[in-house]
Amino acid sequence: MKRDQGYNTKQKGKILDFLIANKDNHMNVQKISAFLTAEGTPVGVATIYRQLDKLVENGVVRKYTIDGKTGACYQYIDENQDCQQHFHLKCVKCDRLIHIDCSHLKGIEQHIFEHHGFSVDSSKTVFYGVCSDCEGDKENE
Amino acid sequence: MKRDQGYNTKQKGKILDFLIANKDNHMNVQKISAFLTAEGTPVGVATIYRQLDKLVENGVVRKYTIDGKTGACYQYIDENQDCQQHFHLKCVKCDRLIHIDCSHLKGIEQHIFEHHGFSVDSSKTVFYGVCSDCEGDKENE
DNA sequence: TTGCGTGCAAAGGTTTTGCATGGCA
DNA sequence: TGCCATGCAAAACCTTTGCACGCAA
Repeated sequence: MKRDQGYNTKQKGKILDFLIANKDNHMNVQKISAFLTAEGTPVGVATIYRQLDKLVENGVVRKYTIDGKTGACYQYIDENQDCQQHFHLKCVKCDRLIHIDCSHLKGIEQHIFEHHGFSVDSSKTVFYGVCSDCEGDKENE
Repeated sequence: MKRDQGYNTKQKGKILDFLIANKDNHMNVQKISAFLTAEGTPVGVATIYRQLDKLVENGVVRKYTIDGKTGACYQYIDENQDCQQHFHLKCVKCDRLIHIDCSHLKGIEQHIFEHHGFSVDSSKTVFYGVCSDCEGDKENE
């Protein structure tokens, strides 16, 4: 399922490089386009969308939408961080994405599968809520 | 928080009636508009968006986006079903939204809060995966 | 009567698509 | 050489906004 399909083009490499360099943040098409243009190697948005689609399909990047915000976000899936096997928390206030690797939470998948007949894909599942830093912080409502 | 603000107009009533009648499914602006038009009481999309914004703000309906799909979804929050306190499973193959109300899963929120300092909003959190009906079904890849 | 609600159309933003050209293998 | 990838522009969507008019209170 992860066969190395497709040609290796400059554009494809640039897009992936940028996503890897920013793997701790969520990126969108606008940011990718702006960066590549500023770097002197502009890539058409159509190409960016098409490459991102493939990357998502191949499981290389994760695609999601931030609640209330417009436009899709993309993030490189770092295999060293073993993101396939842990969950993510997304703070709706500061937009931070937190990785949690916790044995208790790993039991969730198994519980849902055994008791509810549903195979959870943890790499696609994001918990939305408020992180500790933003918890008492009502100013940024 | 739930003061009855605003006028009671025909349009507002129609929109809410439709959402309540379809509280088990996620609805979008297009579906609301199509239904009201078919019923002989068309409502402008601008009005639908404006009313939905207010309903979301007043905590009457939930707004969310389905992974990969375009456009926002809305769903009436049935207080009797107490959706605030349970989680949702979304099958990525058949698009079914499954409500699960399970004591084991309710412990998740508490665990994440206590051990990871993060307040999960279960009404916004959706588990993505594959439901039992679609499990062995590789044809629809 | 007052001022919010509505409808229409225009505008703004995101994503997709068609087609000719370019470039990897 | 054979295709896939790219760029450009147009198109397709989704959502928001401005403005004049309608209607609830």
